[in-house]
Amino acid sequence: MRKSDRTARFQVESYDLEATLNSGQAFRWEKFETNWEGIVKRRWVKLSRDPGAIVAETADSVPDWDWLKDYLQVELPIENVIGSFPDDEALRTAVSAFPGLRLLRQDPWECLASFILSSNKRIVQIRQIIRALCRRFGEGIPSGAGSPGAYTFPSAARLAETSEGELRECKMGFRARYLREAACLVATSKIDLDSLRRLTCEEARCQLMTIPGIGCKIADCVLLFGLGFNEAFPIDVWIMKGLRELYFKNRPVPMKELREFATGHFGEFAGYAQQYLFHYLRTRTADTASSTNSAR
DNA sequence: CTCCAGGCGCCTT
DNA sequence: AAGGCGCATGGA
Repeated sequence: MRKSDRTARFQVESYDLEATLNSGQAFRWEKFETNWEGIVKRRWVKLSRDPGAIVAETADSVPDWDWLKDYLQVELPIENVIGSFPDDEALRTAVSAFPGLRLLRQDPWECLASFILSSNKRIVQIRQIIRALCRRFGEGIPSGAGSPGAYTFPSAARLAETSEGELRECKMGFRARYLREAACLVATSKIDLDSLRRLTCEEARCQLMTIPGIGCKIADCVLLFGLGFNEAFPIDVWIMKGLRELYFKNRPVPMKELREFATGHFGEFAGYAQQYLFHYLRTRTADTASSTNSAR
Protein backbone atom coordinates (compact mmCIF):
# COMPACT_ATOMS: atom_id res chain seq x y z
CA MET A 1 0.00 0.00 0.00
CA ARG A 2 1.42 3.37 -0.98
CA LYS A 3 1.66 5.97 1.71
CA SER A 4 0.17 8.59 -0.60
CA ASP A 5 -3.15 6.76 -0.39
CA ARG A 6 -3.13 7.14 3.34
CA THR A 7 -2.18 10.78 3.71
CA ALA A 8 -3.66 14.07 2.62
CA ARG A 9 -2.99 17.79 3.01
CA PHE A 10 -5.78 20.30 3.35
CA GLN A 11 -4.82 23.93 2.75
CA VAL A 12 -6.33 26.05 5.51
CA GLU A 13 -5.88 29.49 6.98
CA SER A 14 -6.70 30.32 10.57
CA TYR A 15 -7.51 26.81 11.73
CA ASP A 16 -6.68 26.02 15.36
CA LEU A 17 -6.72 22.23 15.42
CA GLU A 18 -6.14 22.01 19.16
CA ALA A 19 -8.95 24.39 20.09
CA THR A 20 -11.29 22.82 17.57
CA LEU A 21 -10.76 19.21 18.63
CA ASN A 22 -10.53 20.00 22.33
CA SER A 23 -13.31 22.51 22.94
CA GLY A 24 -16.02 20.16 24.13
CA GLN A 25 -17.83 19.75 20.82
CA ALA A 26 -16.37 16.28 20.13
CA PHE A 27 -15.21 13.88 22.80
CA ARG A 28 -13.05 11.23 21.18
CA TRP A 29 -9.94 13.10 20.01
CA GLU A 30 -6.74 12.40 21.91
CA LYS A 31 -3.45 14.18 21.69
CA PHE A 32 -0.17 12.34 21.29
CA GLU A 33 2.75 14.73 21.23
CA THR A 34 1.79 17.13 18.44
CA ASN A 35 -0.71 14.82 16.76
CA TRP A 36 -4.42 14.33 17.30
CA GLU A 37 -5.89 10.87 16.87
CA GLY A 38 -9.57 10.12 16.51
CA ILE A 39 -12.22 8.20 14.59
CA VAL A 40 -14.30 9.69 11.81
CA LYS A 41 -16.83 7.62 9.90
CA ARG A 42 -15.37 4.23 10.82
CA ARG A 43 -11.82 5.36 10.06
CA TRP A 44 -8.96 6.00 12.44
CA VAL A 45 -7.35 9.35 11.63
CA LYS A 46 -4.20 11.12 12.77
CA LEU A 47 -4.13 14.88 12.29
CA SER A 48 -1.27 17.34 12.59
CA ARG A 49 -0.44 20.87 11.49
CA ASP A 50 1.91 22.09 8.81
CA PRO A 51 2.28 25.76 7.97
CA GLY A 52 -0.88 26.60 6.05
CA ALA A 53 -2.23 23.05 6.03
CA ILE A 54 -3.71 20.23 8.05
CA VAL A 55 -2.04 16.87 7.47
CA ALA A 56 -4.16 13.75 7.76
CA GLU A 57 -3.08 10.15 7.95
CA THR A 58 -5.26 7.04 8.01
CA ALA A 59 -4.58 3.36 8.63
CA ASP A 60 -6.00 2.13 5.33
CA SER A 61 -5.90 3.62 1.86
CA VAL A 62 -8.45 6.31 1.11
CA PRO A 63 -9.70 6.92 -2.43
CA ASP A 64 -11.62 10.10 -1.59
CA TRP A 65 -11.12 12.57 1.28
CA ASP A 66 -14.42 14.43 1.09
CA TRP A 67 -15.66 12.77 4.28
CA LEU A 68 -12.80 14.29 6.27
CA LYS A 69 -12.91 17.67 4.56
CA ASP A 70 -16.58 17.83 5.43
CA TYR A 71 -16.00 16.77 9.03
CA LEU A 72 -13.28 19.37 9.55
CA GLN A 73 -15.14 22.01 7.51
CA VAL A 74 -11.84 23.04 5.96
CA GLU A 75 -13.51 24.82 3.06
CA LEU A 76 -15.75 27.01 5.19
CA PRO A 77 -14.69 30.67 4.91
CA ILE A 78 -14.40 31.47 8.58
CA GLU A 79 -13.89 35.18 7.94
CA ASN A 80 -17.49 35.38 6.72
CA VAL A 81 -18.65 33.78 9.94
CA ILE A 82 -16.66 36.10 12.17
CA GLY A 83 -17.60 39.03 9.98
CA SER A 84 -21.26 38.32 10.59
CA PHE A 85 -20.91 38.66 14.37
CA PRO A 86 -22.21 41.69 16.22
CA ASP A 87 -19.43 44.04 17.23
CA ASP A 88 -19.41 43.72 20.99
CA GLU A 89 -16.62 43.62 23.54
CA ALA A 90 -17.29 40.12 24.87
CA LEU A 91 -17.37 38.42 21.51
CA ARG A 92 -14.29 40.31 20.30
CA THR A 93 -12.42 39.02 23.34
CA ALA A 94 -13.63 35.47 22.89
CA VAL A 95 -12.77 35.36 19.18
CA SER A 96 -9.33 36.87 19.70
CA ALA A 97 -8.60 34.23 22.36
CA PHE A 98 -8.95 31.44 19.76
CA PRO A 99 -9.37 33.02 16.33
CA GLY A 100 -8.84 29.67 14.60
CA LEU A 101 -11.54 27.81 16.49
CA ARG A 102 -13.92 26.02 14.12
CA LEU A 103 -17.07 23.94 14.32
CA LEU A 104 -16.88 20.32 13.20
CA ARG A 105 -19.62 18.60 11.20
CA GLN A 106 -20.14 15.44 13.21
CA ASP A 107 -22.18 12.33 12.70
CA PRO A 108 -25.69 13.08 14.01
CA TRP A 109 -26.15 9.80 15.88
CA GLU A 110 -22.77 9.94 17.59
CA CYS A 111 -23.45 13.55 18.47
CA LEU A 112 -26.92 12.78 19.84
CA ALA A 113 -25.72 9.83 21.90
CA SER A 114 -22.67 11.69 23.18
CA PHE A 115 -24.65 14.66 24.40
CA ILE A 116 -27.23 12.45 26.10
CA LEU A 117 -24.26 11.15 28.06
CA SER A 118 -23.01 14.68 28.72
CA SER A 119 -25.82 15.74 31.02
CA ASN A 120 -24.63 16.67 34.50
CA LYS A 121 -21.11 15.38 33.79
CA ARG A 122 -17.72 16.98 33.45
CA ILE A 123 -16.11 16.81 30.02
CA VAL A 124 -13.35 14.53 31.32
CA GLN A 125 -15.93 12.04 32.53
CA ILE A 126 -18.00 12.27 29.37
CA ARG A 127 -14.89 11.24 27.49
CA GLN A 128 -14.33 8.29 29.81
CA ILE A 129 -17.89 7.05 29.42
CA ILE A 130 -17.76 7.32 25.65
CA ARG A 131 -14.39 5.57 25.52
CA ALA A 132 -15.81 2.66 27.53
CA LEU A 133 -18.93 2.58 25.37
CA CYS A 134 -16.97 2.40 22.12
CA ARG A 135 -14.53 -0.18 23.43
CA ARG A 136 -17.34 -2.43 24.54
CA PHE A 137 -19.96 -2.00 21.82
CA GLY A 138 -18.09 -0.48 18.90
CA GLU A 139 -16.29 -2.43 16.17
CA GLY A 140 -12.53 -2.70 16.16
CA ILE A 141 -10.91 -0.95 13.20
CA PRO A 142 -7.29 -0.64 12.00
CA SER A 143 -5.25 2.08 13.65
CA GLY A 144 -1.79 3.46 13.06
CA ALA A 145 1.36 1.78 14.30
CA GLY A 146 1.94 2.43 17.96
CA SER A 147 -1.62 3.55 18.62
CA PRO A 148 -3.94 1.79 21.01
CA GLY A 149 -6.86 -0.11 19.46
CA ALA A 150 -9.46 1.96 17.66
CA TYR A 151 -13.20 1.39 17.78
CA THR A 152 -16.15 2.79 15.90
CA PHE A 153 -18.86 4.61 17.77
CA PRO A 154 -21.55 1.94 18.29
CA SER A 155 -24.52 2.23 15.94
CA ALA A 156 -28.03 2.92 17.18
CA ALA A 157 -29.00 -0.61 16.16
CA ARG A 158 -26.19 -2.07 18.26
CA LEU A 159 -27.12 -0.07 21.34
CA ALA A 160 -30.81 -0.78 20.85
CA GLU A 161 -30.12 -4.47 21.40
CA THR A 162 -28.14 -3.98 24.59
CA SER A 163 -29.70 -4.03 28.03
CA GLU A 164 -29.78 -1.02 30.29
CA GLY A 165 -27.61 -2.97 32.73
CA GLU A 166 -24.90 -3.53 30.11
CA LEU A 167 -24.87 0.17 29.32
CA ARG A 168 -24.58 1.00 33.01
CA GLU A 169 -21.37 -1.00 33.11
CA CYS A 170 -19.91 1.87 31.08
CA LYS A 171 -20.55 4.07 34.16
CA MET A 172 -23.22 6.22 32.57
CA GLY A 173 -25.64 5.83 35.47
CA PHE A 174 -29.18 7.07 34.96
CA ARG A 175 -28.35 8.14 31.39
CA ALA A 176 -28.41 4.48 30.31
CA ARG A 177 -32.18 4.42 30.00
CA TYR A 178 -32.19 7.59 27.89
CA LEU A 179 -29.43 6.32 25.62
CA ARG A 180 -31.12 2.99 25.07
CA GLU A 181 -34.48 4.58 24.36
CA ALA A 182 -32.90 7.04 21.91
CA ALA A 183 -31.08 4.17 20.21
CA CYS A 184 -34.38 2.30 19.79
CA LEU A 185 -36.11 5.35 18.29
CA VAL A 186 -33.30 5.89 15.79
CA ALA A 187 -32.80 2.21 14.96
CA THR A 188 -36.50 1.78 14.17
CA SER A 189 -36.54 5.02 12.15
CA LYS A 190 -39.16 6.56 14.39
CA ILE A 191 -36.62 9.36 14.46
CA ASP A 192 -34.80 9.90 11.16
CA LEU A 193 -31.87 12.15 11.99
CA ASP A 194 -30.82 12.81 8.40
CA SER A 195 -34.29 13.94 7.41
CA LEU A 196 -34.21 16.55 10.17
CA ARG A 197 -31.77 18.53 8.03
CA ARG A 198 -34.60 19.36 5.66
CA LEU A 199 -36.75 20.88 8.39
CA THR A 200 -36.42 24.33 9.86
CA CYS A 201 -34.20 24.59 12.90
CA GLU A 202 -37.24 25.08 15.13
CA GLU A 203 -39.06 22.06 13.68
CA ALA A 204 -36.01 19.86 14.02
CA ARG A 205 -35.55 20.98 17.61
CA CYS A 206 -39.13 19.98 18.44
CA GLN A 207 -38.55 16.54 16.93
CA LEU A 208 -35.36 16.02 18.91
CA MET A 209 -37.01 17.09 22.15
CA THR A 210 -39.55 14.28 21.84
CA ILE A 211 -36.67 11.91 22.63
CA PRO A 212 -36.46 11.16 26.35
CA GLY A 213 -33.33 12.64 27.89
CA ILE A 214 -33.13 15.39 25.27
CA GLY A 215 -34.17 18.87 26.33
CA CYS A 216 -33.49 22.25 24.84
CA LYS A 217 -29.73 22.30 25.45
CA ILE A 218 -28.89 18.86 24.10
CA ALA A 219 -31.22 19.37 21.15
CA ASP A 220 -29.34 22.56 20.28
CA CYS A 221 -26.02 20.70 20.48
CA VAL A 222 -27.27 18.09 18.01
CA LEU A 223 -28.66 20.78 15.73
CA LEU A 224 -25.37 22.69 15.76
CA PHE A 225 -22.67 20.02 15.90
CA GLY A 226 -24.44 17.21 14.06
CA LEU A 227 -27.02 18.66 11.71
CA GLY A 228 -25.36 21.88 10.56
CA PHE A 229 -27.88 24.39 11.91
CA ASN A 230 -25.44 27.25 12.46
CA GLU A 231 -28.02 29.41 14.21
CA ALA A 232 -28.56 26.90 17.04
CA PHE A 233 -27.22 28.31 20.32
CA PRO A 234 -26.83 25.74 23.11
CA ILE A 235 -27.06 27.38 26.53
CA ASP A 236 -25.32 25.28 29.17
CA VAL A 237 -24.24 26.45 32.62
CA TRP A 238 -21.06 28.06 31.28
CA ILE A 239 -22.86 30.02 28.59
CA MET A 240 -25.68 30.90 30.97
CA LYS A 241 -23.32 32.39 33.54
CA GLY A 242 -21.19 33.93 30.79
CA LEU A 243 -24.09 35.70 29.10
CA ARG A 244 -25.32 37.08 32.41
CA GLU A 245 -21.86 38.34 33.27
CA LEU A 246 -20.79 39.69 29.90
CA TYR A 247 -24.06 41.09 28.60
CA PHE A 248 -26.24 41.72 31.69
CA LYS A 249 -23.81 42.94 34.39
CA ASN A 250 -24.40 39.74 36.39
CA ARG A 251 -28.10 40.40 36.79
CA PRO A 252 -30.03 37.15 37.45
CA VAL A 253 -31.64 37.17 34.03
CA PRO A 254 -34.10 34.28 33.59
CA MET A 255 -33.27 31.55 31.13
CA LYS A 256 -36.09 32.46 28.76
CA GLU A 257 -34.80 35.99 28.43
CA LEU A 258 -31.27 34.71 27.75
CA ARG A 259 -32.56 32.53 24.92
CA GLU A 260 -34.41 35.45 23.38
CA PHE A 261 -31.34 37.63 23.67
CA ALA A 262 -29.09 35.03 22.05
CA THR A 263 -31.53 34.47 19.19
CA GLY A 264 -31.76 38.17 18.47
CA HIS A 265 -28.19 39.25 19.12
CA PHE A 266 -25.75 36.81 17.55
CA GLY A 267 -27.11 36.43 14.03
CA GLU A 268 -27.12 33.62 11.49
CA PHE A 269 -23.93 32.03 12.86
CA ALA A 270 -24.95 32.24 16.50
CA GLY A 271 -23.73 28.71 17.09
CA TYR A 272 -20.19 29.69 16.17
CA ALA A 273 -20.41 32.66 18.52
CA GLN A 274 -21.54 30.25 21.21
CA GLN A 275 -18.49 28.05 20.66
CA TYR A 276 -16.06 30.97 20.81
CA LEU A 277 -17.68 32.15 24.02
CA PHE A 278 -17.81 28.68 25.51
CA HIS A 279 -14.16 27.91 24.89
CA TYR A 280 -13.08 31.34 26.06
CA LEU A 281 -15.13 31.03 29.26
CA ARG A 282 -13.79 27.58 30.00
CA THR A 283 -10.15 28.41 29.45
CA ARG A 284 -9.80 31.99 30.74
CA THR A 285 -9.89 31.18 34.46
CA ALA A 286 -8.01 27.90 34.21
CA ASP A 287 -4.79 29.44 35.56
CA THR A 288 -6.29 31.36 38.43
CA ALA A 289 -8.68 28.53 39.33
CA SER A 290 -5.94 25.93 39.61
CA SER A 291 -3.62 28.25 41.51
CA THR A 292 -6.31 29.21 44.02
CA ASN A 293 -7.26 25.57 44.48
CA SER A 294 -3.69 24.42 44.94
CA ALA A 295 -3.14 27.19 47.48
CA ARG A 296 -5.63 25.49 49.79
C1' DC B 1 -16.56 14.20 54.53
C1' DT B 2 -19.22 17.52 51.02
C1' DC B 3 -19.90 19.57 46.63
C1' DC B 4 -20.71 19.56 41.86
C1' DA B 5 -20.61 18.34 36.95
C1' DG B 6 -21.85 21.06 28.34
C1' DG B 7 -29.29 18.67 32.10
C1' DC B 8 -33.49 16.54 32.21
C1' DG B 9 -37.99 14.89 33.94
C1' DC B 10 -41.21 15.25 37.22
C1' DC B 11 -43.42 17.09 41.05
C1' DT B 12 -44.76 21.18 43.59
C1' DT B 13 -46.75 25.93 43.92
C1' DA C 1 -45.92 28.75 33.85
C1' DA C 2 -42.11 28.84 36.86
C1' DG C 3 -39.18 26.81 40.51
C1' DG C 4 -37.11 22.95 43.13
C1' DC C 5 -35.36 18.34 43.53
C1' DG C 6 -33.52 13.66 42.54
C1' DC C 7 -30.65 11.26 39.66
C1' DA C 8 -25.50 7.67 39.06
C1' DT C 9 -20.88 8.32 39.25
C1' DG C 10 -16.38 10.08 40.20
C1' DG C 11 -13.05 13.72 41.02
C1' DA C 12 -11.68 17.83 43.71
